[in-house]
Amino acid sequence: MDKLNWAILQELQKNARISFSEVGRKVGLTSPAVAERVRKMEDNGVIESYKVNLAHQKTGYQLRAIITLRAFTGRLKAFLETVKTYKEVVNCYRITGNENIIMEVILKDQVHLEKLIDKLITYGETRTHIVLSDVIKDAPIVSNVE
Amino acid sequence: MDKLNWAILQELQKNARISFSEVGRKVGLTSPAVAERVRKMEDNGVIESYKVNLAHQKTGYQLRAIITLRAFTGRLKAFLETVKTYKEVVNCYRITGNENIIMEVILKDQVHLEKLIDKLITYGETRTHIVLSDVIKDAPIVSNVE
DNA sequence: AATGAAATATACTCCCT
DNA sequence: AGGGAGTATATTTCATT
Repeated sequence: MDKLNWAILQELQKNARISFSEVGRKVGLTSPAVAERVRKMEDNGVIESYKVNLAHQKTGYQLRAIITLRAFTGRLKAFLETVKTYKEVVNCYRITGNENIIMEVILKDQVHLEKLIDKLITYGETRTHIVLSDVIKDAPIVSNVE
Repeated sequence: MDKLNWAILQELQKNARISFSEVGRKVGLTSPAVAERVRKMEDNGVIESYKVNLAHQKTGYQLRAIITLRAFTGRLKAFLETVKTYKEVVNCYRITGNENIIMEVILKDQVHLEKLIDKLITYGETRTHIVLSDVIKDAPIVSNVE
C-alpha cells in the first residue's frame, strides 16, 4: 500500500466505474500497471467489492431507520440467522454495549416499519431512530500515514 | 423503474464494475440499451454513485465504532459543519430520538478513538459502541413491488 | 513492477425501426 | 425505447527493461 495505490483508491472511491486508463492518466501510470495494482488489491482483500449507491427514496423506500436490538437470552443466534432473510436490512453489525446489534433498514412506510418491528421484538428489545438526513455519506477512506 | 431496470440494478449492486455488455447478456438487452437505461437512472437520481468497498482493517484502520451524539443546546449547527472535516467519520446521519446524530467511524487504535471522543464531547454527549463484526454489509436493495 | 505493442473486447454515436 | 453498424477507446496479454 504505497502512495500510488492510495492515489488509485482515491479515484476509485470517487467513481468506481472509472476506466483504468483514466485512473492511469490521473496517477501517472499506464492502464496495464493500474489493472495489475487493482488486481493485487482485490486479491489481498484491500478492495472488497464495487457497489452502486442507490437513492432508496426513489426506489420506493421512503423511510430509513436505525434500529438497535438487545437480544433476549439465547435468542441472538436465531436472530443472526433470520436477519439475513430480511430484505429491509441493508446493514447489520454486532456491537459492544447494552445493545448487541445495530441495523440500518429501508422501508416503504410506517406500516412497513411496524411490521418489521413486530418481527424483531420476538428476538429482543429494540430501539428505533428514523433517519432524517445524511450529513456524511460513504466518505472516502484516506491514508492514515502522512 | 420497470423489471429491466431492476434486473440491471441487481447486476450493478453485485459488481458495479461489470461492463454494460455483460449486464446486457444477463438481462437480455444490447449494450447501448443498457447504457441508455443506466444513464437515465443516473440522470433522475436513482443511481447516486459508484463506490469501492475497502477492508478498513487492511488499510490501517483496525477499529470501527458507532458513536451517537446528543448535541448540547445550540451546538448542533457547529457540529454539522465540523464533522465534515473529520476523516474518521465515514457515515453520519441526523436521527430522531434522544440522540440527534449517529456516526460510523474508522480508527487506527484506541488512542485514536480517545482523541476523536475528546473532540466530539465539546459538541454533545456521546455513546460509543465498538463494531465487533458485520452480519450484513451493504445488502442489495430489491424491488418492493411483487 | 512498469512499459509498449498487438489482439480482443467494450463503449459510444448515429441512424433505423 | 431498443437494435445494428461503425468508430473510438479500453482491456488483456505478452515480451522487454
